Amino acid sequence: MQIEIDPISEVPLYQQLRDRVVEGIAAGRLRPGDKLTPVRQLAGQFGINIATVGKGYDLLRAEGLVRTNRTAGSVIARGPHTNDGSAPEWDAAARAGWEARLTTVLAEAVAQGETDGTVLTAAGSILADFADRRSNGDTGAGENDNR
Amino acid sequence: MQIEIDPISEVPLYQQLRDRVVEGIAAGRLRPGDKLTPVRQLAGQFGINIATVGKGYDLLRAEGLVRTNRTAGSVIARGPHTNDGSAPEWDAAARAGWEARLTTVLAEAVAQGETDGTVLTAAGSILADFADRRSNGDTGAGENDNR
Amino acid sequence: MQIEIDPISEVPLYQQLRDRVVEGIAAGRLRPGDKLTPVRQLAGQFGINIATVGKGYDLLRAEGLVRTNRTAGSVIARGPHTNDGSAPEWDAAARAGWEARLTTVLAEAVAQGETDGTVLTAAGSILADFADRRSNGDTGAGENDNR
Amino acid sequence: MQIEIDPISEVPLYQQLRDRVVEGIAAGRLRPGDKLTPVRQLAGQFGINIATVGKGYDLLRAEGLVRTNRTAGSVIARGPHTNDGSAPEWDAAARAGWEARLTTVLAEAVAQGETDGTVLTAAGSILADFADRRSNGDTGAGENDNR
DNA sequence: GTGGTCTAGACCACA
DNA sequence: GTGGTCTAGACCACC
Repeated sequence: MQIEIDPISEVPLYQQLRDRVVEGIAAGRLRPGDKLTPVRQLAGQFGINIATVGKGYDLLRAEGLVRTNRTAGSVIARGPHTNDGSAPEWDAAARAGWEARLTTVLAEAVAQGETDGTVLTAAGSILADFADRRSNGDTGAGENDNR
Repeated sequence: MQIEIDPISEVPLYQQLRDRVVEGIAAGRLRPGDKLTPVRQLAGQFGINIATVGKGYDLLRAEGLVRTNRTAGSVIARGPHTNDGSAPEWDAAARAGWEARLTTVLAEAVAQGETDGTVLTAAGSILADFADRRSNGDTGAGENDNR
Repeated sequence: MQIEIDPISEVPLYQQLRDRVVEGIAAGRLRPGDKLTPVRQLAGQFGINIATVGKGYDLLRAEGLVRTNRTAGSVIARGPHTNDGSAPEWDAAARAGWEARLTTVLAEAVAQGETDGTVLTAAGSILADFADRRSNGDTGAGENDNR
Repeated sequence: MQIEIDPISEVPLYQQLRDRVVEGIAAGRLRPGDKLTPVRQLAGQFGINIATVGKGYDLLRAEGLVRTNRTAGSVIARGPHTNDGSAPEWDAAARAGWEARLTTVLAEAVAQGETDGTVLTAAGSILADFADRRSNGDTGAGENDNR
């Protein structure tokens, strides 16, 4: 999965896991239908507890990004806009929470003296980076680099 | 100060307080030199402990946004870019952390199916809103609330 | 940890704690990756409150010298220059504050009539002492004191 | 006196006052026998309380740097080494306290990754700066700039 | 078992 | 009157 986790970070492990998966989806490395690494395997890979991985997957499930099927395991349920006419599916409450979070993050930079232009450019280039990787079919994995 | 705090939220009270102040600075409701509400008063206002408020102010101080003096209380020390040629003063590490946080937030929306345009527009309008309120000299509502 | 704290001193307990840890890092007694004594244990050891120890650790965290994780505890994150090409990471503002503090300390000795040579020698021998202890792999005294 | 005081700094006003005088002595702007500005005048000049100024002078007196004479006011009692064979007069305890303070300051820089050379150079240039100003007879004041 | 959060309440330093 | 310091003690999150 190409995921990196920092065991010392103050960010909880399960949260880091969730964040990396979300970013993976945005960058197209994980596409709708893709199967997530089974909890046991992932836990072993990172040397963390199964419950911790499970909690990360729980978060993703609660956000509707992942669907768990008893037989097929966990699969990605949503993904970047695909021009197929589909509209975003998250509910208003989730959207509002997201906007509040975005507001806080943007405010931090503005309060520190960054210009609106600089901030907007930063956001734009992050989005462009996601888009690039999506269109390049970047699978992230590839060369047996899963260690 | 017109700040609202949600005692139920899982976000720590002192963190919420810090977030609201940061947003206040970005929106120009709190300008460099302005005095923050005294810890005791704010604690009474929210029905929370003085130490909790103090910890929120601690954070702001660590970020360089606020300066505190036993007698004069806490005052805003930094603010939005003012076209005076001053450059942002936060250091590279803080900047990098901010960008990582922004990346995660943007990824959430993209993963949920929002288009890049929609996301960028959302960011743009938040920034524009800050700018508007700054230029309108928006004091937050009411004028006598600094006592 | 072999740390001593003076409960009578007008220097805040948490500040003393922070100072001793910083000195420990400089002298190589605490190396990047080393685990700090858990807050509760240290509090018991000194007969002070957990929150006080926590505040000391907060300071170190804010300076980037320590990283904290709920499960792993607090670990040293930075250390003396290691000739590995790494540059100091503290920001300009922190550096400037440090230099102002150094200026005041040096001025005290000069004003008291110490010669420049004497003062510089004092500084040099302190630094040499740090270096010696680092290269000697001085663990602080005893080997089993990390429990 | 050319002294600048920051009313918002977390450093107590009386401490700032004391620090600036100590630095003034080190830089030769204030020489043994020079008269310090009377407390009332200085208090008025800075818009601070007389007692605060008094407390700053108390500190200097306790350090033996200033002697107060009921008729002549406060005068500088000590100064930089003058090659007259006089030895530093501060007692061992004060000297030890100073060295402990210096140790902490130096440790901060080393812990942050500065090399011994860089730190020693910083100290050297500060001392050289003091010496320069002393030999240049820099009085600091001069052009009616006492406002 | 680790650290984080929060409370209630006391005392002190600064000005 | 302002904020800083410290205590005692409780509860929670993470793993």
